[in-house]
Amino acid sequence: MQIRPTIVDIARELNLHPSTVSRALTGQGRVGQETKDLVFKKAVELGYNCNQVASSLRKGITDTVGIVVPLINRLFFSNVISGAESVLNPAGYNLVVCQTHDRKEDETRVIRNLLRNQVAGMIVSHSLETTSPELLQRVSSNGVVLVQFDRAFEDLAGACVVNDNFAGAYAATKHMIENGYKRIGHLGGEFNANVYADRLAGYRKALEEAGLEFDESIVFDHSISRDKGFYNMAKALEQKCDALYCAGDYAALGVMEYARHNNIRIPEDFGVVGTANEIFAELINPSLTSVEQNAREMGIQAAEAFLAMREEKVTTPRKIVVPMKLIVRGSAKR
Amino acid sequence: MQIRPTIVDIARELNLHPSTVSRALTGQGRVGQETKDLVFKKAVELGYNCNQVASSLRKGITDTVGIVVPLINRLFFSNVISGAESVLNPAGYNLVVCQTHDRKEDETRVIRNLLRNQVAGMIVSHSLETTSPELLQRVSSNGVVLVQFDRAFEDLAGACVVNDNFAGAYAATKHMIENGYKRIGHLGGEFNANVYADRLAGYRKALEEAGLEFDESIVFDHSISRDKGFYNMAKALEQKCDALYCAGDYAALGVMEYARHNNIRIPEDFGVVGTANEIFAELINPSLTSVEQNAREMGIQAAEAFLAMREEKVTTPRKIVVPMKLIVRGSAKR
DNA sequence: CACAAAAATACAAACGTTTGCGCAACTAGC
DNA sequence: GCTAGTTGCGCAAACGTTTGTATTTTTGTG
Repeated sequence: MQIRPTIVDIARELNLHPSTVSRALTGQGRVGQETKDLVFKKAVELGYNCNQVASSLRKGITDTVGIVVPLINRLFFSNVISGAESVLNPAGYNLVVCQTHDRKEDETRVIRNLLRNQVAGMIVSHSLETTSPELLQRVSSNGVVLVQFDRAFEDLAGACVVNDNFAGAYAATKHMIENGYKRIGHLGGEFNANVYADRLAGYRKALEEAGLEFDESIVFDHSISRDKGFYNMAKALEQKCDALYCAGDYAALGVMEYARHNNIRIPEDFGVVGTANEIFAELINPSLTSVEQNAREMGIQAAEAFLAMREEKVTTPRKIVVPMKLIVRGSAKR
Repeated sequence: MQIRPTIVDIARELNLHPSTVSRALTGQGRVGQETKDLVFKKAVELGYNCNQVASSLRKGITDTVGIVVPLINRLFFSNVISGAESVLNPAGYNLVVCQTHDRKEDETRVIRNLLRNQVAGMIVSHSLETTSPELLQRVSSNGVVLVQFDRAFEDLAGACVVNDNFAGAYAATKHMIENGYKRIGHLGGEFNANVYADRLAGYRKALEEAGLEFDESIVFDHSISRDKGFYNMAKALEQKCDALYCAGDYAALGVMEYARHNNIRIPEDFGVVGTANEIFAELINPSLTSVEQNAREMGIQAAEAFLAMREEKVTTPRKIVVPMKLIVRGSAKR
């Protein structure tokens, strides 16, 4: 564990002042070409590596942005993270990831922590337990640029990147209608979250446009897990449904499992469309028609929104909508 | 964007010296109980939040650890990250994630960057392009604790957390032998990586123990993608194989697809076992027998190894082996 | 060659904490 | 009531950079 050389070490060896070395290294300010060369040469000779912590303290801002998600290892979120990382890292920013496990308590803890660390920005999808934008408001009022994605309080300062959940659900439902399904139910998430509310609205719009009845008794909330899909499929059948739009692929999976167990043929007897286009969607039998989220793109957009706000120093709220795409496969085609 | 209060603001308002406030807040050193209370009260009153950057500069070390993986959104890695985060964050550490896209160039960049940021430690699975431990050596020689996982140079300082790939492949191969398959091929990765070398060795051991021939002509390297699985399945059939052990589930998927296209029945005519136990393994038909990696556990172990080394300040190399488990399903059962 | 303008470099303060040291005040032991 | 130990707190330096200003050196012009 050797001691790391600093800017003053370089300065001493070259009989220069630390400030000159700093300017040479960063390219800010006027420094003669030859001394610049000398400094660079000496820097590699000593194996100099800038101390970002000192730099950040002086500059009052770090080069890191925090990304806050419910669960890192959910494909959707890891795709977002990956997308964000791929633009932020080359731009010189570090990404620190935090998971909230969908708990408000954890969310509070990690956001506080990020603020303590003077992050330049945060990209967050808030926990399901979070129903008020209070804490997030403090983020931007602290001068930290805020980008929300997926789950978002849209009237907050800063950018927000969301899927066009309305259009996605609309397309999915319309697809089922066009394939002759007559009584289409809905397996949704928590309807007070923007994401699921929008999907419900899109579903409803498609029904109404086609002159089909919107019936609350075949709309199920908190139903995006595999178990709930299985369970609510039974309920939907009792209500004479012949199709289900699911706000999540795992619910659709549960639906299909129930169908198999009960010799209900998909898509002949019953149609199902999921959301998220999880990896397994194309691999199961029949393959699952699903609405793709394009998570990676959301991560990229969120990162670019951060960069833009950072440069322009604007915090005027803006909303970026990334389109969803219906991937038609076999589960609702007849 | 209001100005954030500092320790000196608190000190000024209470007619104390900043050092006293610092000691009160951190609990280090002797401070009277009443002043301690006063300080805390004033801290919340002003909305004080410690500036970690300044603290880190003074202490010469940060509370962040870097995690370096090839791709964030590969399930295995995102599970590791999630596991690591779940122990590191409550312990007061931040996790900054970096992906290398399996490129040496990116790896060099991100590691340099982490060093610049004075991280307390790194948890890394090196890129496939990295064949020498040179750069990683610099990490520990810089006093940064190093934990490698999965892909690892085992003779380096610090800890390393690996799967028992040998035992996993051994169990998988044995399972196929016990189910009556006679000529079992191997679809592996890059055999100069420890992971794939160990899997090959385990496979070989099982064969030899059973008195079966180890035949190089049915061992394929660089073959863990879906495409390669599909492609090499044809080759394996030419070589009269009746089973394949695949070092990755996606290769196994390719194998099964080729089988379906050519009316080869699995498991009756041909057996296949994968590795990783990806989500789709239980969902496809027939379901895929696979060797589970327990990625989350690896992340947890890696994080705990970091914490241990940090506390004890020991760098004596140690190796933590996390077991793999054969998940028996339908693809090699007869 | 004198003088102004421009270029190169030096100086010093600052960012917000932490920490070794020292000094006063208090407590306890005899 | 004197010494020794303890407690509470202030002082100042330090961590390594950055940056506004000042100073020196160089260059250019008439």
